[in-house]
Amino acid sequence: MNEMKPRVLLVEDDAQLRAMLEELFVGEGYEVSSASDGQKGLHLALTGEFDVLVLDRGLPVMDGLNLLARLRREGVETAALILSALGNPADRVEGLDAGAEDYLAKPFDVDELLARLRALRRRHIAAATTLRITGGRFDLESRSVIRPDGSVVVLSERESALLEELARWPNRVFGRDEILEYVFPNAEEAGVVDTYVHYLRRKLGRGSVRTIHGVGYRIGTLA
Amino acid sequence: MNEMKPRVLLVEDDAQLRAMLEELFVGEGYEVSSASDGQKGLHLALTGEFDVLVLDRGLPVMDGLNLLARLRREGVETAALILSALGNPADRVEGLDAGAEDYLAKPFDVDELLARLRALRRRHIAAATTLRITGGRFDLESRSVIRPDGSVVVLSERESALLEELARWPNRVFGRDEILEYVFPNAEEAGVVDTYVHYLRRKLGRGSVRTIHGVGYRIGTLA
DNA sequence: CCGGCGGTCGAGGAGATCGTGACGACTACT
DNA sequence: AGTAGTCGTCACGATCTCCTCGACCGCCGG
Repeated sequence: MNEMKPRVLLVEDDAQLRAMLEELFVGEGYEVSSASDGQKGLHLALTGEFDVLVLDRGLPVMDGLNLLARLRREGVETAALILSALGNPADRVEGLDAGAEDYLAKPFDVDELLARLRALRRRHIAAATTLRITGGRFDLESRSVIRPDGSVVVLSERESALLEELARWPNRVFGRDEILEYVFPNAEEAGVVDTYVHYLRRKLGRGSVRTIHGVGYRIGTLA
Repeated sequence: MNEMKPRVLLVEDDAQLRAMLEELFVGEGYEVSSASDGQKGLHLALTGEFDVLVLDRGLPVMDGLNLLARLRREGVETAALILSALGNPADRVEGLDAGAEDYLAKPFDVDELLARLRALRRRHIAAATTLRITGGRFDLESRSVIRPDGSVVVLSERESALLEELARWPNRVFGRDEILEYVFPNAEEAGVVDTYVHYLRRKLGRGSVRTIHGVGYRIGTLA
């Protein structure tokens, strides 16, 4: 059996709780790395590859929210769950705003924690029906982009397919061949890709799709 | 174009639906194998090589979840999508826990199914190569440097090649001849190196590349 | 203070790549 | 059929990249 174990990074300052969670995760088949403060956690998160992060909110040196915000700014997109003694709605929003995918208040039920971790590991894989893109949301069902100001742009089928392709992996660069294969399976010339990028830009603004000269196209998540 | 068609394994007991999906997949350019029950599906999945699996949840002999769990235990890591009449959250979690990458409730939109299959296939190919440099990350694939503040700088092909050369061995000093040989094989004058160092400094900041007078250039790891 | 040797920087041209509008074919709905 | 919307091809102009060249600048030893 050479299957890869899911890797979790645990950052928790309470030694007792940390040991308990490590044991719990290992028992569930995770490969666990752990750190006792934000600084060490940051270093581990930047140097290693993890499937999911479990961060305590209150940490020495650098708290969990700060740590997560730093990671997100560095482009780390690993799903993260925040553990916190603070559980009211405002605190939750703060956590999610910092870039967390889930937020669990202490004391928590270990089974619930494990269930949420499983869900997290899958969530970014399961296809969403609405994607976040630069300057709005993209609703696949209605093939329309809703801008912050409320205006709506409806895309044609191919336009939508192209945007979906790009939006499912923000910041990833797609080569023309790659796009051609998935979005324009019936096209003969790669020129279609340029044309449809042009259509998207006309409808969504010049900055919506960025060109990487000699490589391909990509879209970002940030404005 | 002699490219290999993507192969999909379809396990569905409803003959009518199976025929419809087969036709749909073939129309999208997939090579389709199909089975009508879990037993046959398991055999096919174990003996063949597929890019993606589409499994009905309710199957005769061995249901889709069971089938998938068996496959995962056998070390088969092919991306799988579960089709099911059951669509509530608990059912979804069950499906994802069984090792599915995605879960779609019947009745489903065929375009959505196709889109999710494309997304699944791609996820399998992902590989981000990124180097850590002074003041940011350098993503080889997109040839772009992401700074801590979130700003992105896109490099040209040669700029990227030069930065990669320097970044692969941080703190090592590279002579012009050395750089010329590896980065500018077509150049005739050594002056190109200086020019491109200049380009890099203009895009990444004056401190990004340091000069060792009379010897060459280097970059560091720390800010 | 002053040559001289790198090193820095900008200009520019050839060639590659990309943007864009126009056009014909196809489809769907009337 | 008729119309509108969409799809895919194409060609030319705009832009970017790569590399050369030459002028300027700054760090050195006299």
